[in-house]
Amino acid sequence: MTALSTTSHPATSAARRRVLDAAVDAFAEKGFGGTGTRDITERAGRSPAALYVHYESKEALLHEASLLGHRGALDCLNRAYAASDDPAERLQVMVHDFSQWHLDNAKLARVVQYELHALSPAHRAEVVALRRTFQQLMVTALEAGVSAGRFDVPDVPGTARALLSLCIDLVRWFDPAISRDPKKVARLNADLARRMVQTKGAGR
Amino acid sequence: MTALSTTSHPATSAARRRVLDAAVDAFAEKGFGGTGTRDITERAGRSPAALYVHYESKEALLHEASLLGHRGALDCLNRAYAASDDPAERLQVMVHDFSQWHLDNAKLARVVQYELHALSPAHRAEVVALRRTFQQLMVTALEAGVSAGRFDVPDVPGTARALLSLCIDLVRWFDPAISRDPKKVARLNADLARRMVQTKGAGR
DNA sequence: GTCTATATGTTGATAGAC
DNA sequence: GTCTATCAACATATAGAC
Repeated sequence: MTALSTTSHPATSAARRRVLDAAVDAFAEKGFGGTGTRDITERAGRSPAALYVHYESKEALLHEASLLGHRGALDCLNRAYAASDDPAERLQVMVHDFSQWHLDNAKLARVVQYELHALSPAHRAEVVALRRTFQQLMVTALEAGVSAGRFDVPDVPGTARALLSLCIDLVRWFDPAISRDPKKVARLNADLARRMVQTKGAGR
Repeated sequence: MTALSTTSHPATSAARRRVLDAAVDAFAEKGFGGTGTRDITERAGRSPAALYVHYESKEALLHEASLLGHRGALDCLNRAYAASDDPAERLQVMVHDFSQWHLDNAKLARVVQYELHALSPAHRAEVVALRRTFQQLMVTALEAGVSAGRFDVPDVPGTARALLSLCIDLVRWFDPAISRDPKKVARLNADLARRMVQTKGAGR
């Protein structure tokens, strides 16, 4: 399985994608600073110079991976948000699908989350801005439930942060080669989300 | 504030501590692979050779930091576990204090959590073994509540994992220089933990 | 677009004076 | 226990042939 299989860019050449894919694997395994450009090109089955045919620098690889990862996760969360008008149902789907996305893209998500420091200041600012939209979307979803009298959430921004934490932190420990039940994990997170907002009158 | 101020080792020399402290700061900021030995010794106000007077290698610094961090966090969780016999009260204290520890030691905890891959196989195995005890302690705390009929927790290991996630993931985004209300965050996590186990008959 | 060969700086770690 | 000086290996990135 390639690291980016579910989030590929159609307009990208196969060789370019292959280098990016190799870079994400290497960064996830050894960190950005611990990965040499030779690690990347060897994994991609190319010479050391091949990297610079497709990318300006090692940092450019991390930049593209970061954009790809954040956009993929954001698309997922947006689709889940639109899946239902019912606040309780919607929150369940959001937490479930966002968890599932992180389980399915654990390597990419790990790089994106833990190697932010290695981006140039401009690229980092770009990614940080993207990140705020996750929090905003979750806040909106919680506020809808509170307004409708369906959720009891005293601290909306804090609870939004906690719900995102629950999903994102999966990539810290989850290993698809070892762990056997990703679907169960996503279901559990959705169930815990329901409890955290104490949905009134919903199915117990 | 030094990165290890709350978890220092009394038998350690001041110079040695100063190097370790500098290393944790640098690792937290730039990653293990992105940090040079000169970054560390410059932060410590020493020459490049000073590192090797006190440590065998750069990896030895990460190893010591990892042990220090895990032991500090485990001590915290153990103390919280022993703080009460009441399952609900105990869980609240555990999540609150464990959250607080991670907020107080965000840099050290980040290094310990995110740079595991840079440890030698033997050192990594040592740390992984230490990690299991956190999960075990949380499982025990949940089982006590379930047995007493105070908690409704269908998936005990999964919920234990989620509770630890909620605390540990704080270090991914928390920045003491920016964020203003660590105490509120710890209180919120404890409150969310209470909701997640749906304590019956406790103060709503 | 791929390669081999290489330029140039930096890396982790050591030697040996004080 | 600290320093200055240094080594050999490695890093990122480029030149130029095919």
